Parts: sequence; structure tokens; C-alpha cells
Amino acid sequence: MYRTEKEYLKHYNVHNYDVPLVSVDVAIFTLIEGKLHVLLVERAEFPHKGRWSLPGGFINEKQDKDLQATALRTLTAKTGVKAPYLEQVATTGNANRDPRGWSVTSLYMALIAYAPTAQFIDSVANARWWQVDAALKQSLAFDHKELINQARERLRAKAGYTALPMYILTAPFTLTQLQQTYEELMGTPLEKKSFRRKFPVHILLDEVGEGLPEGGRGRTAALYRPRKGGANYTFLRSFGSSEE
Amino acid sequence: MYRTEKEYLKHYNVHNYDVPLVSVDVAIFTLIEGKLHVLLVERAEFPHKGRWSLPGGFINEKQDKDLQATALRTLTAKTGVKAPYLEQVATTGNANRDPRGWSVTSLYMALIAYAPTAQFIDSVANARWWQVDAALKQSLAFDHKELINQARERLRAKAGYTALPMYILTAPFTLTQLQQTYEELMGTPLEKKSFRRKFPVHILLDEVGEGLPEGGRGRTAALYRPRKGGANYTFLRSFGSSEE
DNA sequence: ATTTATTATTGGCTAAACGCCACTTAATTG
DNA sequence: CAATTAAGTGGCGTTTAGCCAATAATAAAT
Repeated sequence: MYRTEKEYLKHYNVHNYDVPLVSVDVAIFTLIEGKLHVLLVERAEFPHKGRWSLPGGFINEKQDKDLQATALRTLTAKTGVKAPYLEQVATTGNANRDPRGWSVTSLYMALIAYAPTAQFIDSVANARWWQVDAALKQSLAFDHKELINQARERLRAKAGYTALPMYILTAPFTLTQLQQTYEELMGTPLEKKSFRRKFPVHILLDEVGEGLPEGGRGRTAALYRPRKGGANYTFLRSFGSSEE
Repeated sequence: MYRTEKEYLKHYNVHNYDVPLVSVDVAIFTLIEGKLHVLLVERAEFPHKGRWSLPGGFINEKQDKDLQATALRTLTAKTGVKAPYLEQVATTGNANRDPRGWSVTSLYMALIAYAPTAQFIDSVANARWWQVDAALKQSLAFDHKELINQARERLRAKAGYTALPMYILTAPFTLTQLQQTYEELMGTPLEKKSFRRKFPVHILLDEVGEGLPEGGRGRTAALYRPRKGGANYTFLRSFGSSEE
């Protein structure tokens, strides 16, 4: 039909084909008073106008160089800051999830400490933090309930072998607070000694003095802040991991 | 603008917006003579006509009820069988990966034993198994080199804590063959005793007699076949995994 | 038929890791 | 100055992993 790639591309038009909708949704989590929260926005437009949903949106072909850029742009618009952690969770696509037609969405999970976001989000009328359980009890837009569950599950799983929980804590924090955050994310109590043996404090945290956590009693504790670059650290024991 | 969702949907037309291309690509792996292979197809059409690429294609909005169905349909067309294991790896989207414009692809990883595919694939002129290293040395279509690396890395990682390697072995197989498969996928030698202690034979395998692996010498070995439902089993040790 | 080579399977020892719990230390509160 | 609260550490028995050797069962060689 066409003789060269150049000729083929000249006549190519994506609108000659059936194309699905493509969006990006972001489940951003934080910790408020020891409980895991997720940020939702109230939809201002059809479809599902008035319902709460994950922040997200369509790809802007001019502005976004890739999918992650779409996620970051959406997120910054809602939180006013750039999240210290962002990862893709999964991509869902089917004929039923959006009344407009066959639709694909790429779900991202983001983590952020509460403090720097609070003021900005309070000032945005249609965005607020929800305790995760409460968020899931509502009738959310699209399949966002399922998406929140997916991101929540990823976070739970990764808490078992990564340092991700430290990104939802407001620094500086104590090791006890960090352990409680792990417990909140994993849904199970942990042994104090085992936790401290396993978490590589000297690698992943910078000590920034001593003190009591706000309103705390008892002995002062060492205070820490996440060190740069800890997002990819894993403390795994599996098959032949005798190396270091 | 519109007063009801129904009215909004009536006027909605996806072609009024910039929409990216959306495709699904599948990296299907198998083991041939102890080496990991990946299935590639030679592209019959522009763009990148004549180059080798992962099997994949566009969503068929009529036929495919979801993304996984797109992956399965593509795969069955190339291998003639349905793979016993299929999982989504990641979704890549950016402005440069396809000369036709902003493009999103959802990458799936599939695993299959060599035997049942051999005849069918030999009969398809433009599809063949490549040893992974050899496949990566070529100039592949689009960013498929990177996609193969991503799927390969996922497979390497999961070999450390799942039973996935058993799905690329032709049954029946011996425990030694299974261990060698783990070693091939992980790229590191394993201790025989440690491997046998850790792999839950009685849970994940059915014993189907004794014998020698084809052309083998020495003592006969027990022969096994994967049991149904082992795809989700993990043998992990992380934080508080004292629960059996 | 016996020996030799090859591979499967299991045993056992040592060291490291983990769960468990108690002890010591350092602060606040009455 | 007790009593209370929480941080941080010590210690011990159990489990797990790495290492390597012993035994078992077969094919090939003599």
C-alpha cells in the first residue's frame, strides 16, 4: 500500500481508528494523626459530576513528555508540591469503566508527608484528605474504589521490604513513630527489637538531634529525617541473597 | 454546559480530543535447552517494517473486554496456545516511542513451556524464539529492547520469591532441572540443599513418577509437574511474616 | 559381573537471623 | 523525690541458611 515509512506516516491519522480514552490517576497517601489518608477531589464535570475521585486527568500531548509527567502535573495541581515518591502501580483498561467508552487508566501511587501539603490543600475547595477506610465507604467515581484498593495493597506489600513508609511521615520523626507507621501500613504489630535490627537506620536516615515527639512523654528519642535516595532500597531475604 | 450526564454523553466524541495510540505488547518467555528465550515477530507493516518486535497490537474495542484480553488474543494468534501465566509488567507512554505520535503501550509478561508451542511457531513464517541475549543485540522495533529488559528484570526478581520458573519448563521435570532454571533466570548459582529446603515441593508440584531427564545419566530422579494454582504462591521472608 | 562415573537425595554441623521478653536509661508529672 | 512513661539494649532459645559430605541408584566401561 505505502512504499516507504515516510509516505505511510504522512497519511497516518489516529482518528481513522477506534481509540480508547487514556487517563492517569494518582492515589497519593499521607499519614495524619497516625492514620493513613488518601487525597480525593470532587469532580466538577460530567461524567460522575459531584462524586469524589482520585486526582487524575488526560494526557496533554503538548505539555507531557511521558506518562509520569502527566501524573506529576496532575498531582502538583492538587497538592501544590512535588511528591517525594511516585511509582506506577498498574494499568486498567476495559469497555465498562467509563460511560464514554473503552477506557484505559494508568494508576500511580504517590507518598508525601502531611505537613507541606496541608495549607495548600485546605485552600482548594474541592480537594481533601480522607482516611482510607472512610474513602472506600463512599460511592466513588468510576472504578476508583478498586484503584484505591490496588494502590493500598501495593503500599502494604512494599512496606514489608522497603523503606517507603518513611515518606508519609513528617520529619523529623523517631524510630518508634516509624515503627508505628509500618504497623499502620502493614496492618500488623511488629516486634520492637526485630524492627530496629532490620531497618538500616545508618543507611536510610540522617539523625538530626534528639527530642520528644510532639506531646510525648518519657525518655527523649533520636530524631531522624529520610536520606536522599532511599526509595529504591530493599531489605529482602529470598533465595540466594548472601551478597551483602 | 450540559445539564445532565446523559446529555453530556450524547455529545461526547473521543475524536474531538488529542488521543494517544494505545497498544499492548507481550514478552513471552520459554526455556530451550536450558536457555531463556523470548518470542519475536517480524513486522509486516509500517512503521519499522521488517524489524523484529514483541508480539502485540491495538485494542479491538469490539472483541476485547479488557486489556488482558487484548494480550491473550495477540498471544494466541502467535503461539497457538494460551499461556499458563500472564501478568502485566508496566505501561510506557511518551511522545517519542512511536513515529506516529504520542503512544502508550501496556507491557505483559507471559511464560510457557516450550513443547506445546514448538510446532505451531515453526509453521508461522514471521515468528521465532530468540535467545534473550541475542534478541537484545539486534535493532528491534520501537522501544522493544527496553520492554524486553523490563520484562526480563521482572522475571529475574520474581524468580527470587515465587514459583514462576516452573512455568517455562516442559513437564515432567526433575528438581535439579528446576533449580537450574532458577539459576538461569536469576543469573546466580544456588545451593542444592537450600533450594530444596525452600521450594515447597508438596504444595506446588505433583509427583508423576520417576525417571531420568532426557539423555541423562546417574540415579533416577523424581519427576514433577506444576500443580494448578501455584502462580500466586510466594515464599517470602520480610518483616512480620511469622504467620504460616 | 564388577567397577567406575554420574547424578539424586538426605544428614549434619556452624553461623547468622529472628522472636521474645526483660532490663537499663532518661525524661515528665505529681 | 517517687511514680510513670517511653527509648534503647542485652540475652537467650529457636529457626533458618550456607556449606559440604555421606549415602543411594542408575548407566557406562572394563
